[in-house]
Amino acid sequence: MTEGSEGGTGRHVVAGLAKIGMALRSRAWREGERLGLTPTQAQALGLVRARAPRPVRLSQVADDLQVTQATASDAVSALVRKGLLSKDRAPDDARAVALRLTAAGEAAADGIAEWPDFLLRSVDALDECEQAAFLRGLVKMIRDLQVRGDIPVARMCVTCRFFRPHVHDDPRAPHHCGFVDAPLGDRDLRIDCPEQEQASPGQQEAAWDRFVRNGAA
Amino acid sequence: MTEGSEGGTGRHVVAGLAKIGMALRSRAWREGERLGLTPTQAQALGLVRARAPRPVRLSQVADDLQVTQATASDAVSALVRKGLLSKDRAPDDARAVALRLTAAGEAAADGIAEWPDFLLRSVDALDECEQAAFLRGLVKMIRDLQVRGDIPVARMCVTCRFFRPHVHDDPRAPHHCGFVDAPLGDRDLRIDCPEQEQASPGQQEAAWDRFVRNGAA
DNA sequence: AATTATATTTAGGATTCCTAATTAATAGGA
DNA sequence: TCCTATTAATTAGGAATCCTAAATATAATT
Repeated sequence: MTEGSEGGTGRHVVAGLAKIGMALRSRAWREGERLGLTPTQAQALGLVRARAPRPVRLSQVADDLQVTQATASDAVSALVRKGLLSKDRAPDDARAVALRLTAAGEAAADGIAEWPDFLLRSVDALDECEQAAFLRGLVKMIRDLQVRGDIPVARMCVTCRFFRPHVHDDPRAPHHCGFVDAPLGDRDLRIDCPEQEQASPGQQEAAWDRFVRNGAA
Repeated sequence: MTEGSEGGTGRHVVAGLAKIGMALRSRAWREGERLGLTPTQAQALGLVRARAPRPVRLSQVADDLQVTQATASDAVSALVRKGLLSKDRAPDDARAVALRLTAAGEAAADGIAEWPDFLLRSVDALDECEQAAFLRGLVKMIRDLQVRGDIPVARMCVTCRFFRPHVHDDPRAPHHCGFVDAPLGDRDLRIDCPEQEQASPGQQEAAWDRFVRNGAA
């Protein structure tokens, strides 16, 4: 029985994720027109905003968007041409650039934040408990992807040096974030936290073990 | 407390889904090179195979891939040029085309089936129970997207005229598929079933109510 | 000082993706 | 039957995506 549906479930999940991915992409194309931005440009802009006020380098854009540096360079050039990003030399490395939002870029970035709202509405079709379970599943998958090297960065709580899993008794918020110094529940786990700082591999491993083992309950 | 993290969870989920979507897309580009296919072409080819032996129309490709007919036409033309698809007039409608796999197309389609394996491996990082919950969440979200009109087709069990939710006592397989005439569990719910036939809106609504209400347990 | 590595850009080319206009065939109504 | 939508697909035109490969400049290493 355990084997009867084996593989099937996983394939259905992959099919579903692919479908949502397509919806996100096609939506990004259609909505982008409103602001005169293409999906890649919008993502690049969003990334610079997420990392603000620290300037961003081109290679960070390429890594985060999972495209080559050539593609990232194209998108960033377009954004500079449109006056949404400024591109200076990085102060600490004359080879690198320092990307920052212009005033117009900040305004545009506010507009694009609303894009995935159509998906957010559908996430709300899940009740609180289901959302937490779903997020936990996502976190596990994305961490696994990162460990395998199939995904580059991923600024997640579970790989952050500030994350301390299962240190509180409250089952709704058993973890702790040392950065904001506050309890954290499964439903609060972040996947792209601006404050995240990668923990050492050893720390990561230890925290992950504690997170997964204790989480069965 | 319930409100303290409200909205946050949904945003984290969207961020995670977007990250996986990007990984799927970038992987498709890199792997596609091996067979000389781009992501859109590969998806189109996969769609034709999934629907085989019935021929596929261009508008089906466009709907399923969520691109315009112009884009779909480009991709299909490329596949025909590469000898992977045949394009005839549809017998029942002289305006439409009938797309079929060639022998070479079948071979190529087998190759692309392996692509999302990197993601499938990471889905396996979830235990059986988590996978089922995750799939259930996906099904709910995708159905909601479909109801809202944010996603076009979606050949899901939960909107199929053969689907009868909660008719068995076995908690591991409470549903029933009238097409294969077999019990079905949450972990078996399909998102892209070749045999799916859309139920009437009334039937869909009734089945969905029964599916969701009884599912809390 | 010479070498190697890193950060970015440019060149070239196939594809994606859109809108808008065209062609052809079907469907419905007068 | 004829006329008018509607529908299926293609084409044209143009900006953007995305790749590889090669070039440029700076940093780090030896």
